[in-house]
Amino acid sequence: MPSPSPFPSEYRDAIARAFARACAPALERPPPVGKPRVAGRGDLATPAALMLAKVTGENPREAAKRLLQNASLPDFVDGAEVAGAGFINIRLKPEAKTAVVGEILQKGARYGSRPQEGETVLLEFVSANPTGPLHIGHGRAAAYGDSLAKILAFSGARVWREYYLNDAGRQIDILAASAWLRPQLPPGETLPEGAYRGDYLAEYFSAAAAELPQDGCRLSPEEVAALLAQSREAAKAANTEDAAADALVNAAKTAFGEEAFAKWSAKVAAVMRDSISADLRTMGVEDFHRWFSERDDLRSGGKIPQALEELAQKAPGALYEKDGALWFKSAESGDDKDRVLRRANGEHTYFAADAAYHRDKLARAAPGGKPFARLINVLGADHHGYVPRIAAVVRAFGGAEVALEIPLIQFVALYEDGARVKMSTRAGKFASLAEMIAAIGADAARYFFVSRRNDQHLDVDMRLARAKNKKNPVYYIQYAHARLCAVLKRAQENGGGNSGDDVNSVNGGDGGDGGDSTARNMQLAQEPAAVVLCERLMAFPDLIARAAQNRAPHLLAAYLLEELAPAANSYYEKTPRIIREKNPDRKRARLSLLAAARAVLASGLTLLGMSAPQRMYSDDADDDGNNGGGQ
RNA sequence: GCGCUCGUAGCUCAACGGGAAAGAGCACCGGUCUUCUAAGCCGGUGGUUGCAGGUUCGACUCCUGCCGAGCGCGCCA
Repeated sequence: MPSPSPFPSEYRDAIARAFARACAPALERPPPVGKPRVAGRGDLATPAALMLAKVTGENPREAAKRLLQNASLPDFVDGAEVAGAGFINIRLKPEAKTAVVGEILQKGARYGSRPQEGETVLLEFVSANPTGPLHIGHGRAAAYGDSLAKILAFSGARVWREYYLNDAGRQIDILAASAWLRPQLPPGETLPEGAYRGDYLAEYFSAAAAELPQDGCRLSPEEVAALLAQSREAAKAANTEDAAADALVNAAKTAFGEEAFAKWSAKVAAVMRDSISADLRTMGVEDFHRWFSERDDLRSGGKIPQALEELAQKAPGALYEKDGALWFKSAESGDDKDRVLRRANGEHTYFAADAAYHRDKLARAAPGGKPFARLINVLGADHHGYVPRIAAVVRAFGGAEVALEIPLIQFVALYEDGARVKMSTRAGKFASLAEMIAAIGADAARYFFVSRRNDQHLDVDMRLARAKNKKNPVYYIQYAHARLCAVLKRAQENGGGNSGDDVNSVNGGDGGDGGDSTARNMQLAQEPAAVVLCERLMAFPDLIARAAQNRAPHLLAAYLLEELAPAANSYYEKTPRIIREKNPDRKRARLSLLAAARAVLASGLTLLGMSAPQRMYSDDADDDGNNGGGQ
């Protein structure tokens, strides 16, 4: 009895199993089955014989020949040959490849996905301090984290998305004092170095500041002048900008009263948080399951001292006192040096708060009841020095069985006409994420942010990002999707009679036997370009698995740009007048292929957080003007 | 100085626990619309994987040294 033919996405496993049986019991795990490196040498390839030869010590080519004789390969295999040092190349029957169309139409948006039965993951990303607008580096982290979350979930993980908000502490107090004082400055005057001085202060906090009571919270011009002078003197005396900021904070606390200032400080942090959230929404980043607040979730419950106590308990010897401060022995775990948790003045450090935060992560129940199996913290590459101490503290809390990963996001540089766009946080001038999105659009920002490996520097060509031609990857991919939509839409409109039914069934996704009958029909659409397109569609599930496994959304970006979109465009170009095709079965087969390609393009774009437009243009003809175009 | 990340075509980048003759896109050259989106498609030119060793049947991939780049090295956050 021939077993039912598997879906094309299961071919690799079926072949791997066949070779594993033929190798048994020599190999510990099934041999990998992948794409041949060299084009034109078959559809799939495996180094099974090389692996076997390593164990048995025989000649790899001999082993390969023996394997081919012993292995009973599945029905969909057309043939297999030994090549090179002992690789086995496998050819598939064309109809086995075009069968992927039926699988895609049956599974719809689920094609390439796995059921939500995988491990639980707490994915923390962005976590920018709420002291100013997001800049482009945060944007890259957001795009990476959001796409990674989608890809992991698509491949079966249960992902919890979280933002750690440092909405309390000295920096927030400085921001609160700055936001309070700024509207009271005489014209031409600025806040001292060390305070927050960006123009966004006026923009973000004027509404909040207007609600402050007039008395007490307002200084006279003389008082303002005196405070500024005092602050600058303090900085000079102590030889650090920090002193200037502290002077402002103290003045604010006096003017407000401790309690009222704490409220104001919380208000300022909340305003910044809302602004960050809005920026992220603009870029299509899904909201976080939780904004973990240092103020509300750690400090107010006394969680930080609790964490230090538990640390002392669980990892005796890992804490010690020196010079009046409390230290954590991270140097023993690969850190450069030991780190201070509680300063001599009694205040805890940022690291202590982070330790408490990770203690909370470890103690929490993931969806399903058990603790999270994996913690992923997406960090800016400038924080790489922070990795060892976090890993050490997670281990000290007993999180040894929890996998901690910290992907680093390298810097982004913007280029406009070949010139680097200046970005300086120093002077309060930002290359802000909002500005970038306004300039090139959310889709382009999302694409470019994940177009390179996260740990590589990224250059974004702003002019290219705006271009409306195939040089712009964003445009090119979306264009492929839009033109397929146009054809399918036209087919539906022109259809009438039975061809209308064809299109409906094509567009309908899974219904009844959809897959099987489509698969049979596909025999009528096996032109080379169609087969190539089907090969690319078949690669999608493996690609997603690899992107998830390697935490590498860029692989999906590259797949869409270099494999799927070109194949879809190419098939479209080489198969003219699909709508007028006389043979209804052939027409239906071709439209099915277009619908399958459209579905996978849409899936890919969605996983990258990009839109999949139905149409790209109508009447606006512009060419990014090379001659004349004003300005 | 120490640590982390990295060095691949003229440019921007890929290469799945080591696997065949290292792949794309851009740039450059040449074709292609009485046809559903030509804002597209088809064809062509390009390499000592920074340098020198080592491990291996096999190295862009692992190890060592050197050269070069970025980032980090507070009782800051």
